[in-house]
Amino acid sequence: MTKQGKHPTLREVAKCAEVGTTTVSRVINGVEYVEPWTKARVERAIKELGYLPNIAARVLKGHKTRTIGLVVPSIADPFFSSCAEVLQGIARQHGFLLIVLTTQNEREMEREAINTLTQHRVDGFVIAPADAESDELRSLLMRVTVPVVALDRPVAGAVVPSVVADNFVGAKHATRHLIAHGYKRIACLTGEIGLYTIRERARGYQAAMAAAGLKAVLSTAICDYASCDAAIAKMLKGPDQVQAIFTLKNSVTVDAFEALQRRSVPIPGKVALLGYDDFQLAGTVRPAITVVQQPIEELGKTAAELLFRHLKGASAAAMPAKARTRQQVLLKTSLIPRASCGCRPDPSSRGSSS
Amino acid sequence: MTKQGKHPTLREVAKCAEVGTTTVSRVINGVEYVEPWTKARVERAIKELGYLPNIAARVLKGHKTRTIGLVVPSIADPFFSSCAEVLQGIARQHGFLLIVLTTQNEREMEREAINTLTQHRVDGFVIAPADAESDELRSLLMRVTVPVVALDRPVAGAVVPSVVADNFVGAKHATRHLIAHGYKRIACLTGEIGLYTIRERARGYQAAMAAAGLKAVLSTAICDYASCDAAIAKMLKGPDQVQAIFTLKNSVTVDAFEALQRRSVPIPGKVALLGYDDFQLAGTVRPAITVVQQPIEELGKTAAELLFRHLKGASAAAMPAKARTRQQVLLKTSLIPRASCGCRPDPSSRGSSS
DNA sequence: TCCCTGCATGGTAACGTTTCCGGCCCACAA
DNA sequence: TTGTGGGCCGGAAACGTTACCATGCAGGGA
Repeated sequence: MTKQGKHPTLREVAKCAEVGTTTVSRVINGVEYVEPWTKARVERAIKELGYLPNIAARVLKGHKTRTIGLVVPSIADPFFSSCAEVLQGIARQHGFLLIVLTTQNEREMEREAINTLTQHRVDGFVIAPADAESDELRSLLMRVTVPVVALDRPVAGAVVPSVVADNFVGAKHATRHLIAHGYKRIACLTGEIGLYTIRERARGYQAAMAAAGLKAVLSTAICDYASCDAAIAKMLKGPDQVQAIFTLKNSVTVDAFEALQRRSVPIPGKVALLGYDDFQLAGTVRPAITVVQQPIEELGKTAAELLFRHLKGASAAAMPAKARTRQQVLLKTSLIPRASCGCRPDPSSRGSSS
Repeated sequence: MTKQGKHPTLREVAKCAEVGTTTVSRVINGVEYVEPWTKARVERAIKELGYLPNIAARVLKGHKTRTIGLVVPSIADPFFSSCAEVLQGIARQHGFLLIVLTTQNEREMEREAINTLTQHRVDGFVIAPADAESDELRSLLMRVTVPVVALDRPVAGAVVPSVVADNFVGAKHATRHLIAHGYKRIACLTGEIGLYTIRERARGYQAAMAAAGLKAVLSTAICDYASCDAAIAKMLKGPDQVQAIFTLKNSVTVDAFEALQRRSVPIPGKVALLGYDDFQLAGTVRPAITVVQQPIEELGKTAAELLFRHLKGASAAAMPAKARTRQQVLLKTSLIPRASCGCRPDPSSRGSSS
C-alpha cells in the first residue's frame, strides 16, 4: 500500500525483492530459468509496490508496440463504431491495443491520423480512406512500413489489401428487385456523391436501369431533410411521376421516409421505397423498410484477420510496400425484403442489424 | 525519398543537417534561440529523411504522454460512441490522443482497462463505471495517480468527480407527464436493473407514482423482444389493464413499440408509450414516440472539460486522491413530447438526437 | 583591456526496459 | 582432482528523446 505520485520501476522491484533487474524482467515476461521461490519473492514485491511495467520503455527497447490503429471518418457513425467494436475485440484477444482516430472525411485530418499512428509506431492499421482516388493518400501509404488494410473503401492503385462490401452488385440487385416489382420510373437519391461507396451504389443502380432499358434518374444534391423533401416533391408531380425511390444512404432513407409520410404518400401504394444499409428501426417502422444489408461484422472481422495475418508474417522482416499482397476481398451484401418495396410484410423479419 | 524498414532517428537528422541533437530537438518543439538558417537546414533534413519523432522515447523521457483514456461499456452503443466522438474532438484540440477501451459492463474487463491505461501512463481518463457500487473499482480508482472523471454513472463514495444526467428527475418528470394525461395504471419496463442509470430512473418513476398515490408496477425481467412481449401481454389482460407504459431504455422502448404494434394495440388510444433516451427514428415512426432526451453532447463536453481542467491544475504536482475535488455535475434532461404519450403530434419536432 | 551578459549551439546524462553476455554453483564424467 | 556443461542469476549497454550544463562568440560598459 505504499503510495506516492510516481510509479515504481522495475529496478525498485528488483531492489525490494533483492534480485537483479534481469530476474524481474524474466518473471514479468514468463521466461524460463528462474527458481520458484525467487519468482515468488519477485511477485510479492510486484504486488506490494503495485508495479505496472512502463509500456513506453518497453516499446523503446523492443521496437514492438502491440498496438494497431483504426482510421475512420467518424466514430459516431453506427457502421464504423460497429467495425471499431469488432476490431477492438480481435485486437484484445491478440493482446493488442487499438487506437481509433477520426477524419471527418477530410484529407488533412487523415494525413494527421496516419502521422499520429506512425509516431506511435503502431504495428499496423486499418483505414477507411476519405477519398479512394487521392494521390496524396496513396503516396502516404506507400511510405508506411507496417501492414495496412483498407476497410469499406479500397485505395486506388491497390497499394494495400482491402476489404469492402460489394456496393455495385448490392445496388444493382436492389434496383432489379424494384424493377421486378414492375416499377418503371425509379429514382435514386444519393448522399455525398464524392464518396466511393455512394458512387459504386449509384453505378449499380444505373447499370440495372440501363440493362432493363429504363431511364436512370439520379438526384445527387441531397444533404438534409429540406433538400430531400424538395427533391421528392419534384418527383411526385408531373406526368412522369416516380413509382419507386432507391436511397443510397441511411440518413437519406430516413429523410425520404419522413417526407413521404408527411405528404401522406402511401408506401408502397403510391411510391415504393428501398434503402441502402440497414438500421435500427427499419423493420419496426410501418411500413417496414426494405433495405440492402451490409455485412458489417464480417467486414471488421475480415479486415482484422487480414491485418493480423500480415502482422505475423512480417514479424521478422520489415515489410516493404512492394511485398504486400494486393489482396482484394469483396463481401456480399444481402437484400432484406420488407414491406416498403411492395413485398408482403414478412412477420419473421423484424430484424435490425443489432 | 530514402526508404528502409527502420525509422530515422533524431540523431540521424542531426547528422544529416550537421547540427547537434539539441538543436534538432529545439526545432521540433519550436523552442527559441535557433538561427533561421539553422532551423531551415534542420527542417530540410527532417523532410528529406521523413523523420517523425518516436513518441515512446519522448514519453519515457518527459513523463507526459499527452494521452487520455476513455473507458465505456461498449463503443457500438450510440450513446457512448457519441460521447467518444466528443471526447476525441476535445482531446484533439488540446493536442491529446484518446484511447478508448470497452468493458462490456464486466468488472474484470474494467480492471484490465484501467491497468492498460496505467501501463500506458495516460495523463488522465474518463470512465463510465460498470458498477457504481463496486468496492474494487473504488479502491482501484483511489490508487490511480492521475485525474479521473466518471461519466454517466458516478462512483459510490465520490472518490472522483462525476458528470451524470439526472436520471431520477428525468424519469420523475416523464412519469408525471403521463399522470398529467390522466393515466392511472402506468407500468414501467426496465432494462438491466443492475445498472445505476436504470435504477435511478426506476426510482424516479416510483417516486412520481407514490406522490400521486398510484401503484407502481415495475417489470424488471425484460431482456429481449420475447420477454418484453410477454410482459406486455400480461399487462394487457385482466381488469387492471395498463393505460401507459414507461420504458427505461432504448432497446426496450423499441421492443415495446414493436409488440404493441404487432398486437394492434392503438398507441396512445389504448396504451400510451413513453421511452427513456431519444433515438434516431423516435420522431419519424408513427405514432412518434415521446421520450426523455439526455444531453449527450453536453455530458461528453463537460467531462472532457473537467478532466482537462484537472490536467492543467495538476500539471506540476502529482494529484493525490484526497486532493481531487469531489465535484458532482448533474445535467438536466428534457422531455420531447411527441404523439405516443397522448400529446398532439407536434409537426416541428421530428428531431432525432443526431 | 577586461569582464559580463545574452544568444546560439553541442555534449551527455538520464528516463525504464530488455537482452546480451558473462559468472557462479553444482553435478557428473574423466 | 580437474574439466565440462547446464541451470540460475546479475551487470550493463542499448533504445530515441529531452534538458541540464558547458562552451563559444559578439558586443557593450567600466
